[in-house]
Amino acid sequence: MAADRVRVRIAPSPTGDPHVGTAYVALFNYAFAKHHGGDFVLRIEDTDRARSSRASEEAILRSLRWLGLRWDEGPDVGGPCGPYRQSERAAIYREHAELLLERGHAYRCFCSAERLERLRERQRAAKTPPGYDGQCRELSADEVAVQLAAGAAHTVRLKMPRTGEAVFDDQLRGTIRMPFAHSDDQVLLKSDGLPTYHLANVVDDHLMAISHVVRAEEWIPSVPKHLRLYEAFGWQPPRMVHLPLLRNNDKNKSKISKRRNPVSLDYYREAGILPQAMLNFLALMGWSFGGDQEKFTLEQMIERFDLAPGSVGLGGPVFDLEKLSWLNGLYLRDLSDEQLVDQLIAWRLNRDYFLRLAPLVRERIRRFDEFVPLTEFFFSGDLELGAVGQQLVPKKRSARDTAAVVDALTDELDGVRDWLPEALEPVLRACCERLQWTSREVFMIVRIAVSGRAASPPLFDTMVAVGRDLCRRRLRQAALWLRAQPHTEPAVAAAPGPKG
RNA sequence: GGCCCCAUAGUCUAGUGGUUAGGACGUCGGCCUCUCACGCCGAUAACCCGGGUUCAAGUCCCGGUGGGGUCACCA
Repeated sequence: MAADRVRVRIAPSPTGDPHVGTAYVALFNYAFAKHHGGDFVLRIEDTDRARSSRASEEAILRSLRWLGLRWDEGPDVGGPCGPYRQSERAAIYREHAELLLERGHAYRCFCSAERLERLRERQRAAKTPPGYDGQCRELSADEVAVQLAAGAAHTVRLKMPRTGEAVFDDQLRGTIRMPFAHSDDQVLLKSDGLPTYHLANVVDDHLMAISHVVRAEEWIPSVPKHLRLYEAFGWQPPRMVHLPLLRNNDKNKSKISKRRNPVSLDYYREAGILPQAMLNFLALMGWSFGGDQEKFTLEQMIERFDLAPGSVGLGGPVFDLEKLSWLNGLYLRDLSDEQLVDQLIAWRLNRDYFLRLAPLVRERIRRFDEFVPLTEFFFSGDLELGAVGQQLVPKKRSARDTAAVVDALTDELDGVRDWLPEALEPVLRACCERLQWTSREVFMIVRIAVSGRAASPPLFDTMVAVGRDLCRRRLRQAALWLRAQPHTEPAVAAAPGPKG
């Protein structure tokens, strides 16, 4: 592999839904690589055993393919630097940790999780900066040998310098310097033998000959640790490029999050956003094509995109659904009638989908002309919660409490991957139990949020047919709606009295 | 709180010392039209504040302020 070849990577962690932020970073990596005739590598960072899942990994791959971003190397297509799934590279990381240990750049830490928790508590109470106190940093060889002989669980920590500063040039931001002392002795190898992000990332980027690390700015604070690692290994660090973070459409423009904004790519696909429109829109986040042109293809973007200093705006761009929809409309209008109809059929207007609705409506319709009104909400996006919205709040409950319950339900539902009636029901019933709200209350809330009506086909079947992503979107919207209501006490809410 | 990043209209952005500060979404108005939408035309609205440097600062420097990120055996 030529030393100056541009090689970039996207390294998603398969711990949830395919995230729009992943697509954003992937797009910029991809466009950069292709502009320079380089390689785009997909690496799965699944070293968190508890949270990673194969289902999530598959969903991420599916979404990236949907967008049309093709990787040259990855877990599914292989490549010269494999394996591309970190869980399959455990031995590599262990060897490298061993190397650091030998060279005295790392040490074994026998502190228990409990001790670390107590330490953090103390630091919080004393208002001193949090971080590992280095208790095991100076253990003698004998002490370590004793612990090891006893088979004590341990981690491997990086020995950070106590003085000096990390200095690096971010390709977009210029020189950034941070005191080493601010970084504590990061765990590199967990007690389960798998690496943390920091070790795996540095080792893989080096072994995979990554030339430019292009990732989100939330990673800037961990650069000193990474630089220290490159130095300890005696490796040349790659060029660093930190992209701005996508933001919510709220007052403070916080980092984009599922509570405030749909973040799953599945949601956008289900909503009928075309992949080209999504890519085009993401490209507009921090970057501009030139001239006054806003609509362009991926190929056109590649031609011009280079990540030169100043070429990407660094203010965190707000992800604006309204503008995305406008742009998508432009793409839809490029379709012929035939193509548009084909797309609609592929979406929901097809036999398979109607077949799922049939059992839900057969007892409820008397004439064909009642079908569309009855099933309208299966084909809609956000619902207008007008008068029915009032019924979201159960008797003797407040809108505010109801909103909190909706949030709790939605957080819980985020974790449900198998979106089936038999999976949904126990989860929601468990929520009732935990929240101490009756199933009657909770089910009605969910029914109204999901269908926009107080009367619907059976709730769980309805939720399944509406779909995982749209259900969760509507629940989030319902919570927002509830919070927008004037604050009233439960007793007052029930009475029609004059407005205060 | 420490450290770091950032800062042009409500939102996405152009702008690289001299511009009536340009475009887009949104909003409002008009045209088109049986209605709506599309399309077209127009309007609304911005350089966070204070110091410097300079003949000249949105643009360069410093300091505030504001926002964000981060401080895990998660990534």
